[in-house]
Amino acid sequence: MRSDLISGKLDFDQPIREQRLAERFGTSRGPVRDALLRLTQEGALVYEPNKGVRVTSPLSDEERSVVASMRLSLEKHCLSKFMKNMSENDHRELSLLLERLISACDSASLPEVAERDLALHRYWVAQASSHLETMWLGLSVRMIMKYSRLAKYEDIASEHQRIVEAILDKDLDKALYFLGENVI
Amino acid sequence: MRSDLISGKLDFDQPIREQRLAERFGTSRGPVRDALLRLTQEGALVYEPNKGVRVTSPLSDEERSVVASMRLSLEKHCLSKFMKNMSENDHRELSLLLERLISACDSASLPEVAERDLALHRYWVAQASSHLETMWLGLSVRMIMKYSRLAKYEDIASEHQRIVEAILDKDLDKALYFLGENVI
DNA sequence: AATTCATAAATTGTTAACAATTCTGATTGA
DNA sequence: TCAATCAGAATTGTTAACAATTTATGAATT
Repeated sequence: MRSDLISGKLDFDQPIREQRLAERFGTSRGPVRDALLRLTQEGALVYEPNKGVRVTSPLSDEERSVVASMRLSLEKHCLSKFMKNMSENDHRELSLLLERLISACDSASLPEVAERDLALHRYWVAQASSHLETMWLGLSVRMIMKYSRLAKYEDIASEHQRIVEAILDKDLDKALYFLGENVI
Repeated sequence: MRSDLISGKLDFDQPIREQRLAERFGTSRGPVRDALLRLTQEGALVYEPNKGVRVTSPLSDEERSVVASMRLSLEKHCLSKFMKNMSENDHRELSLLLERLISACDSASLPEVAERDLALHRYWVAQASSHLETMWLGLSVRMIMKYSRLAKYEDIASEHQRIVEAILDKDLDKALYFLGENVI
């Protein structure tokens, strides 16, 4: 469900029906309500009493720039911390996540690109702090909901390649710089 | 429930039982689960599959400073926007919220102080942007969970009095400055 | 005394039924 | 024609029962 939202499959303000989702995922309305509630709290959906949830309207440019700067400072902090104690395993994981993102860009599949973009960023945030990870999610889900509607796949691939290369080279300054270019 | 959490009534890592809450609030487990899920997504509780939720562990000093700076930049933006088009009614609301906070400080009731502190800040954030309001909640709930364990009531009262006075005087610079002093 | 294992109790997860509310569309009356 | 009204249909809200899982208990074994 979240992947549908961040990839922009659903129109803004479109209402979400619990029963339909329950059938789609082969479960009852209870767990569906749980999921919708989580997405509401993350900001991807909006809830109105007795009317259910609908897809959030996009951020204004003003709001977007505030959120972007918050997300950037959060990610910069996490990336610094992450790079201080990076293991061999982290190397492999990052390479894998990057590879997946690039292949999604190649096949120009928007839902997958959006999802793997998030997954890559999420990795270093999560490694740095689980507390910050949940906050980061709330910021990122909203930003990507608009971004995913006007992105160029080639740019996404090359931007992230630069970032990951710098990380693997343990070049903190360069990594932070490229991250800043990417998180608009 | 949220007020219990932000006021520090519950110990860290303490597990929360759905049945007990259901009885306390005179309802069934369904709505209780909804509420717990929301608080989890806000970051006040931590969920573990098949084990329920427990109170979140406090932020480290490092995490705290990152979150604080994010919250400050968000609140400064909202306060600026709010002050640009403030109505007579906003005047009254702010005065009322401040009055309530001060009286809670006088009676030294920690749960109420924490709740009304948040309510005051929340007012200008909510007036500026409902999108930013939900993000702000997630940041603030966590910060206050630690703050409420070591606060001095007199300071809280006077700090907020200064802020609100500056706002009512339409002195943006002063308001932002005092806000910066308050949101550590 | 410590460990293992089986059993029981407590707790969370899921479901279906029912209640309450909102939405829809036809009917009525001016 | 238009607005108001009223059933019914669709949707969300709540509940209690049951299923699945985890935790606690205590006896048996080493």
